[in-house]
Amino acid sequence: MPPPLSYGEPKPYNRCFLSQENFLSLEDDLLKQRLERIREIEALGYRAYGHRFDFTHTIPAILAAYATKTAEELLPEVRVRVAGRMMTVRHMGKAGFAHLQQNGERFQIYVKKDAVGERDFQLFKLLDIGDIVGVEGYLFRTRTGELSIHAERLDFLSKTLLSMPEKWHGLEDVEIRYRQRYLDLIANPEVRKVFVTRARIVASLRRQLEALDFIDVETPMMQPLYGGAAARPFVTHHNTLDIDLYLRIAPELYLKRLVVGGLERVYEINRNFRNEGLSTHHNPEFTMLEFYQAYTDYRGLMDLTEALLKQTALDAAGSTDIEYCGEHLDFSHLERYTMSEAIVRFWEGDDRPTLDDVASRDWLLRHSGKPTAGEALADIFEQRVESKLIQPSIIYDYPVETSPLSKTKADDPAFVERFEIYAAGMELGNAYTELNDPQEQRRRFEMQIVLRERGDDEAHQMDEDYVRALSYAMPPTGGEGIGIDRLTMILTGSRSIRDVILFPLLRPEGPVDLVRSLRELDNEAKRP
RNA sequence: GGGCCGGUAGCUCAGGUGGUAGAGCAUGUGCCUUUUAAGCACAGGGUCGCGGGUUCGAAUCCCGCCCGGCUCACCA
Repeated sequence: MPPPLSYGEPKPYNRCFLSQENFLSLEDDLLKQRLERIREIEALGYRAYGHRFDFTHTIPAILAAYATKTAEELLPEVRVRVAGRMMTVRHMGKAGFAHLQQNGERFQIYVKKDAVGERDFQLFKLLDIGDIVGVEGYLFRTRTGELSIHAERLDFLSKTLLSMPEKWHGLEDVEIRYRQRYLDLIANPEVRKVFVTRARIVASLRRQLEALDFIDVETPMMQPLYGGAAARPFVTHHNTLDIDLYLRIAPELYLKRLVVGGLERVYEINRNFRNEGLSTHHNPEFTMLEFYQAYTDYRGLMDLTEALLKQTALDAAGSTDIEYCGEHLDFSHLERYTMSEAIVRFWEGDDRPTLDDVASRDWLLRHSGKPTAGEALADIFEQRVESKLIQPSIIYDYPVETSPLSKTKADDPAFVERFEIYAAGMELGNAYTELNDPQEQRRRFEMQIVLRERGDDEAHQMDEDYVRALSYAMPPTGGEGIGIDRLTMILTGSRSIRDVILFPLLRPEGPVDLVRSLRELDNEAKRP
C-alpha cells in the first residue's frame, strides 16, 4: 500500500500503469463497481440520482391500511406507488424479491420479468442493497402469506456508493453508531423509535404548557455573563464587538427578566452548554425545559411537575408504569421527602441517623468534609441517597449555601424553598421559589464572588443588570428546569445519554479516506 | 484525569499462549419466475487501530500512543 496522500502532493504512482485489479482495496473496488453501475443504470435510460417521485402511499401507510387484509380482500387490485431504500434482495433468475424500507418500516416487492418488462428487469438486476427506488404495482399476498407489491414498474431514485451494514446483526459498533447516526437510523429501527419518542416528549410538554398559557420564548445562548447554574462555561468570541461571550449554562436569569417584564408564564426548551466531563449521564450540550410561573411557589410547582411528568409518560410511552433497566418506575405520582427525611429514610448501614442527627451541625460536619452544615447536608445527600432514589421523587428544602437564586423558607433561613426531581437514581429537574428581593440577591451574588475569589470557578458572577431587573419588582415566582435528555432516557429505556442525543459529542475521528478515493476514481474515469 | 475492557475483511464475529489469518453476511461471475438470514457452484477482498522494542520471525509478547465503551472523580 502506498502511504496516504495529502491533498496538494503529486502522486507518487499511477494506478493505471499498475494495471492490477487487486491492487485496489476492497472499498475502492466496491466504489469502482458502484460508479460503473451508475453508468450502466444511465445506459438503460434512468437517472442515477432521480428527481421527484409522486407516491400514493408511504410504506407505514400501506401497512396500516392493508396489513390485516386477506388475499381476497385485496381484490379488486389495490394499486400503489411507493419509494424506499432496498434493504434485502433475493434474485431468482427471471424474478426476485426485495424489501424496501421507509420511515423505519419494510415492505416486500416482487419483481417478475414478465410483469415489469425487459428494461425495468435489467435495472432490478443492477440494484444494490441501499439503493433508493420507486415501485408501482398492485398489492398481493405471496405463497407464504407476506403482503407484497407485485411490481409493474420500477424507478431509480438514488444510488448508494457504500455498502450497508450486515442485514442480520445490523450496526452494533457504538462508535460508528454515534459518528454516523444516519447509518444507525437505517440499520437499527429501534433507534428511530427513541428519537420519535423524544420528539413526542417535547411535543407533550409544549402542549401541556401552552394549555396553561405559558409562552414559548428564546433567550440568548451567547451571554456576556454566565449564570443560573454552577458550572464551567464554554467561551467564544465575537469579532466585531471584540468581546468574549459564554455559551449559556442556563437561561434562568433571562427568563426571570421576562417575568419582571410581565411575561408571567414563560418557558424555553433549548440547549445549555457546560464545559465538564462526559459520561453516560452528561453530554456537554444538553436540552433543558425551563419554565417560570408568576405568583406560585415551589409547592405549586410540585403539583405542576407531578401532572406534567404523568401526562408526558402517557403521551410518550402510553403508560405511567415505565420499565427502566429492570425497575418499574411509577410516574402516576411523585413521592415527596425533605432532603433531611430522605437521608434518614434511604440511609444504608447500621448507623442510620435520626431527624435530630440530620439537623445537628456536629453530626453533619462529622459525616462530611464540607465546611458548613448546609454544604455537608447536601454532600451527604448526594453521596448516600441520590443513587437510591429509583422511584420518581421530589426532594425538597435545600440548604441555602448551595442555592444562590432561591428564596429562603420563611420559618428557617438556613433552608430554601427548592426541590429536585429524581428518578432511576438520576437528577431530572430542579425547581424553586425564586428569590425576588434585589437586596438579598445582591448579597447572595457577593457571597458567590467570595467563593469565586477562593478559586471556585463555578460560582456565580455578579450580574448587575439582573439585580437591576429585580429592583423593578419581580412578582413572587416559581421556576423549574427539567432535563429533556434524561427524561427521554427514562421514557425510552436508554442507559446512556448518548443514545438519546442524535449526535453526541465525540473526539473528531480523523481523515475519512472516501473523498480521496472518490477524487481518484473520478480522475481515472476522465482520463482518455 | 484514574481503573477495567475492547479495536482482526464493508458489517457481525472467531482465532491467537510467536511461524505473515478464518466463518457468515455483503461483493463479483454463473444457474434459478412466490423467496424471505432464499439456495447451489466458483472467485475477489486483510498495513489483525498506530508507532517503537524483543525475536531468525510479531496479528500474537513488551512499551508508548490513538479511538471507543464501562466505571470512579466532577457535574445536571
